Parts: sequence; C-alpha cells; structure tokens
Amino acid sequence: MKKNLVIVESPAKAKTIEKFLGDGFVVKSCFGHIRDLNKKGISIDIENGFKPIYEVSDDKKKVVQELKSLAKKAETIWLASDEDREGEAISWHLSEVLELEESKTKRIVFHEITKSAILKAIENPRNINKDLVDAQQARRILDRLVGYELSPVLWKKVKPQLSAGRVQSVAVRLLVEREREIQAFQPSSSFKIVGVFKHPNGTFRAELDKKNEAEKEVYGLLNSFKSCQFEIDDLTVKPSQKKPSAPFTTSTLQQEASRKLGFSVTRTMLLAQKLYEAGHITYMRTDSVNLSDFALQSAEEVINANYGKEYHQKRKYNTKSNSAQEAHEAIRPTNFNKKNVPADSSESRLYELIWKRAIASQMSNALLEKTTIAINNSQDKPLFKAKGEVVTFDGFLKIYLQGSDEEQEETFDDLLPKVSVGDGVMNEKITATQRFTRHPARFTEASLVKKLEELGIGRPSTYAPTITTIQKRGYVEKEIKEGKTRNYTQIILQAQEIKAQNLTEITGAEKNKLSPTDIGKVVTDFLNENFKTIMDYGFTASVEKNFDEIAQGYKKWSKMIDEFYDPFHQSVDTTLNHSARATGERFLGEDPQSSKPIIARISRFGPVIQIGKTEDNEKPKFANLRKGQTIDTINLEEALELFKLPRIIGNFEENEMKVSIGRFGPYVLHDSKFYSLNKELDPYTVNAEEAIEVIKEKRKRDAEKIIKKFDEEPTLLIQNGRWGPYISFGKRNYKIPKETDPKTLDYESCMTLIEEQNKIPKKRKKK
DNA sequence: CAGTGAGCGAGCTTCCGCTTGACTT
Repeated sequence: MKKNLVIVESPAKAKTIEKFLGDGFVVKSCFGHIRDLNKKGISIDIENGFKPIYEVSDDKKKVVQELKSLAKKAETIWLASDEDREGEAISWHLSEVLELEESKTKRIVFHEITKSAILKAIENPRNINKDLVDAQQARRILDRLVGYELSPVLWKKVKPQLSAGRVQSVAVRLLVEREREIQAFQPSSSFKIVGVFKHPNGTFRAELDKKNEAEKEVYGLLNSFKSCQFEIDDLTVKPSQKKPSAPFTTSTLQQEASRKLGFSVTRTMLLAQKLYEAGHITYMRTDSVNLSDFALQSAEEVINANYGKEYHQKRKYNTKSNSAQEAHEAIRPTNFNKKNVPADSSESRLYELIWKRAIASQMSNALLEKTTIAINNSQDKPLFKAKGEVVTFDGFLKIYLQGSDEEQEETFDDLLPKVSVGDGVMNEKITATQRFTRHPARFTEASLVKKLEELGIGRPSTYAPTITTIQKRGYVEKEIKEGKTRNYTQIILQAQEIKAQNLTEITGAEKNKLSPTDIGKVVTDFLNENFKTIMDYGFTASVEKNFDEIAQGYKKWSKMIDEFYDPFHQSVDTTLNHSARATGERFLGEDPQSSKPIIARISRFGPVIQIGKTEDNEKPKFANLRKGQTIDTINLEEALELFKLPRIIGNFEENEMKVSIGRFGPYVLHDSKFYSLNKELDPYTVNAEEAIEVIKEKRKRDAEKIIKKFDEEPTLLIQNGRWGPYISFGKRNYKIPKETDPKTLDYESCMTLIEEQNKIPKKRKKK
C-alpha cells in the first residue's frame, strides 16, 4: 500500500513525476477542474451573497470516484496542481469533493518538472490559500453572470443560439472595428524612385529620399536628372546587433507556427499536445518565458558542442504581460540533444521550430554592419540613398529567424561596393514606380491571439477554443478573398530617354484571414450600445485588478461581485424592456417593378434582402445574401440579382432542370439529384445544353467510382472514395483492410467484413 | 444543396478555464 497520494492536473505530468518520487508515492491526475458551476441555468444564488452551486460533471465522476478511494487509503495527500488562481481552486475543490482531512492534506507547488524542483516542493508544503481560491471563484462567477445574462438578451433581440461573454465579445469587437477601418480606407499613391548607379567597384541601387505624389512632378524630376552629375556625398557605417526572441509561450508558438508553417491555432495546439504526451516538449499551455536551470545548462552544452562557445550567451527572459500567472516553464524541448523527434511530418516540423527557438534564445547576438551611402547631384534635388546590411557574425541567426506579420519592405543590396566620399558615380537607370498605401491588415487567428494577449484577455488554454467559438457562432469567417487587379504606372529614365508603361498587379488577395459577418457586426453594435463596460478593451484588466486584491486578502469576493452585478443587471433589464430588435437594417432603394422598398437586414435565419414590408397586405419577398456579400456593402443591383434564382432552364429525360445556388455553390437540380456547376458556368446564364452536359459528366464520374458490383445484392458496392476504396451496403459504409486488394473481394468476404464491423458499436454522433 | 422571414409560447440555446478523451466516414 502506497502511503502518499500526489494529485496533479495532467496525466503526462503524473507519469513523469512518479518516476522522480519512487516507492511510497502514487501520482494521479485529476484532469483539470473536477467541479464547476452547474451547466443548467445560472447556478449562482444571487440573493444569498452569490453563493455558487457546484456539481461534479458526468465525465469527471469516474476520476473523482477513483481519487476518493485512493485518498481514503493514503496517509498523506499532496495536492500538486499549478500555482496559479485556477490551480489553487482545483486543489480546493479536490479537498472539498474528496472530503480530505486537513491534517492529512498538504499543498505543494513547483514551476518546472525536474527532480530537484519536486523534492524541494515536498519539503516545503503549505495550506490551501483560500484568498487565491476566492479570486478564482470571483472570476468564475463574474464570467457566468456576464455570459448567462447577456446571451439571452441576444436571443431575444437579435437571433437565438447566439452568445456573449467577457472574452469572445471583445474578440469579435476587435475584428469588427478593424473591418470598418479597412472599409473606410482610401488608398493613396506615390512614386518610389530608385536609381541604379555604377561605381568602379560595383553597381548598386539607391532610393530617392523623397516620395512624389504627382506624376507630373515625377516627369520633371526625371527630366532634370538627364543632364545630372552624381557623386558620393556621404558614407556611414554603423555596427548594430540583433537579439534572439524569448522561447515560446502558447501565444508566440501559435503566431510563429501560423506564420512559418501555416498552422491554425487549433492544429498547433493539437500537435503540441501530442509532442507533450510523448515527452518531447514541456507543457504547451503557458504564459511564461522562463527556462529552468536544468534547461539553461543543457542548452549551453548543446550550443557549445554544436556551434562553439562563441555562439552561446546565457539569457533570462522576463514576461512582459502583467496578466501572466507563470505556473509553468516556457515551451521547450525536454531534451535539447534531440534536434529531431520521430513523429509525423507536421509534429516534427513543430518540434523543430520549438527546438530552434529555445536554443536560439540562449545564443549570442548577431552582429551587423549597416551602411548608408548618400548620392548628391548637380541639380540640388533630393539625395539618393543606398542602404546595405552585412552580417559580420551570425550568432543566433545561424539557426533561427523570427517571422513577422508585417509585409516586408523591398530590401536593398546586402553588400554595397567600397566607395569614398567624393567619388563620382554613373547613373544607368532611374525607375519611378507607382506604389499604393495599404489598408490595415485583417487579423489572422494567430494575430488575434497576440492582440488578445496584449490586452490581457483570455488564457493560454482558451485562445484556440475562443477562436473556434466565434467562428462557430457565425460572428466571424475565415474567407478566401480573391485579389483584384489594379493598374499602376512605371516611368523609366534610361539612356537619356523617358518612357512610361502601364502595368497591372493583383492586390488584396487574402486567405486565412478573419473577417466579421453581418451578425458579428450587428451583435457588436448592439452590445457596444447597451453594455459599454463589458465591451471596453480595458474591462478584463480592471476586473483582474479586483481579483488580485481578493487574492491578496484586501477585498471580499462577494463584495466585488455585488458592486459589479448591480449596475450590470440593471442594464440587462433596461435593454430587455426598452431596446428595439437589432437587425442592422439598411435601405437600398425601391424595387423598379413594384416600387416597394428594398432593405438588407438580419432575419431569424441570417442576412436577407427583403422587398416590401411585413405589415403590407402582400407578403414581402425574401432572398438570402450570398457568401462574400454583406449588408454594409451590397447595392440595389446586386440585391435584385438575388431574386432571379431559381431558374427553370428546360427539360431533360422528362424531368425539369432547376438552377440555383445552395450551401455548396451553384447547382442544377434534376430528378431530385443535385449536380454542382463548375466555375465556368454562371447560374444566371447557363442553358439547358450546358446543364445536360454537367449531368452526364457527373453520371460518368459516379460510374467510375464503382469498382465492383454484385448480383447477389444490388445495394452492395465496392467504391472508390476520398479515403480510398470502401464497401457500401445499405446506408452504411465499411472499411477494407489495407492489405486487401478490393478487386479480389467476393460476395462472402464482403459480408464477413460487414458483419465484423457491425459488431463494433457505432458511436453517437456529435451534433 | 429546402424554405423559413411577424408574434405568441412551449423549451431549447449561453460563459471562461482547467484537463484529455474516442470518433473516423
């Protein structure tokens, strides 16, 4: 019988720690919070000092049962959850639910999973810090009050199933405001003037130190350069340094994985979880940039051995964000000697990124030399300037270059020729290119996480789920935006001649960027109008201050909640009783046929165009907005287009063909089967002949899909699908073992496979 | 891959932070 029971949050952590502690200790995990506010209803007794009503949820009952029986038999129970607000609460809930005796219970904490850290923790146990627990309860109760009182307001005033909360509503607000900045943005253009200069030691490019707005001005300038003499006016050489970035936290890992590997935040976290469970990396949900002494030392050894002593520089990083709770280390490899780990390709690419970033964080600065050459001219016009950058010692750049969200400015030559002040240079060519200012960038998942972290909103464990939630609620979409072509002018002076040419470029193409939907905008406006406090970017920071005071014992949690709840609940009441429905209604014009008003608005089922009023005798006509159309931007003409579908375009095999646009794009409906129209075919103009072609092609493809048919059973088919060959029988599909050639299967062997797989119970589907 | 779209009323939805499952068509 083990005398000691240690409880930690994560099973992977339990496994590691058990090895360190040896005999006499059993280490178990509680899988995070074991108890929470009841899911149904608000579950807070508001009249009685906001007493929370907790319950052990169904999926935690088994764990709790097991821990309870182990705790009964143990002499000492060590509560080793994380040392932060949530971790303290987990320990407290454990002690309550498991009914632990105080004399048998010890609370311990450690920030790194090393043997010495754990043994030290065991030597220094303490009691549960009730103030910290109260701070967590205040956090929990506040979030429940906000979420469960605001959401129903939206159900009533906007659309059912919507949600609002301290974190998600502000995240959507960020996107809405950015989108409006983009919409209001007016690009302006100017000419960037670059000259190519020849010096006995080499040819290089230099940019004119002034942007010119008007084309006329550019011609004047180029003309005056025709007869110009150029010489080196000034030369500066400045040494500079680049520092490596801190090792990864959850948020910076998500950002770099998005920039460098193109992973969504969810994908990054899934892969990191696998690496963590395999023991390759430390915990992946952290806000700390701290490295343990063990890590510092082994990074040093690896750097010295692989790159040499001059590449090592020991560094300790400090966390900037003041909302950080630092219960863990930074994300790093558990073993720096492993530059690669055996895993699938995405996992190993993520691991390599983590390895490089952590190692680079302990490497020396890169040393650079920045050179600027200024060229004057005999016409007293602005100077041309050439900028060059040479790496004199690569340092950490040997292995890691940090990504950036901003688009890179066009870079100039790395290496400039050796020149001296007073040297004459020959001008070979001057190119003036029209450039346009760019609207602020839309957020990516990762750059939104970065912004939220800066505002102190959300936690490492919630960044990815929050992004998922706002998309699931339909507030935000990840859209592929096709670029538009734009004309621009280039004016070139070469061999005493000025030539202009008109060129085109593609601009504004975007993918994986987040943009708010109409619902997102309407909900944000509605909440901004009625719940200013909650929507304030500083709201979380200000309540965090209160939580800190509670944690330090200066303030009672119920008092804080009381102060918050009174005015909040008041505005909920006022809004419910006095506020009109929020529909985002916009008048587009009159219908040329019926002269009825046409409006765009949110209906119960999303954004629509409505012709006529609901109070009219004749029922109004409705049409849903398409993908890419928004209430803000749609015009009358586009709105009228929407009413031209569905179209009946003729008959085929005695059945009617109906063309329309559905969830998956344009389609032809024929004999109650759907045929998608390809991109070349426009649903508004497609004719019967073209549609018949589409139908025939689809039939041909479907026929090719079938590998084998059986006379014994017409619904039994071997087909070729997206994931390879499979058996379909009745309404269900069945796998074919990898080693089997599908062509060789006969009727009996198919039925055996089906029977085998029918034995495995079908799991309930998630809704 | 429809059609719904008002308002009533039944009963449903919803928050944020800790954790990892068990599903594969």
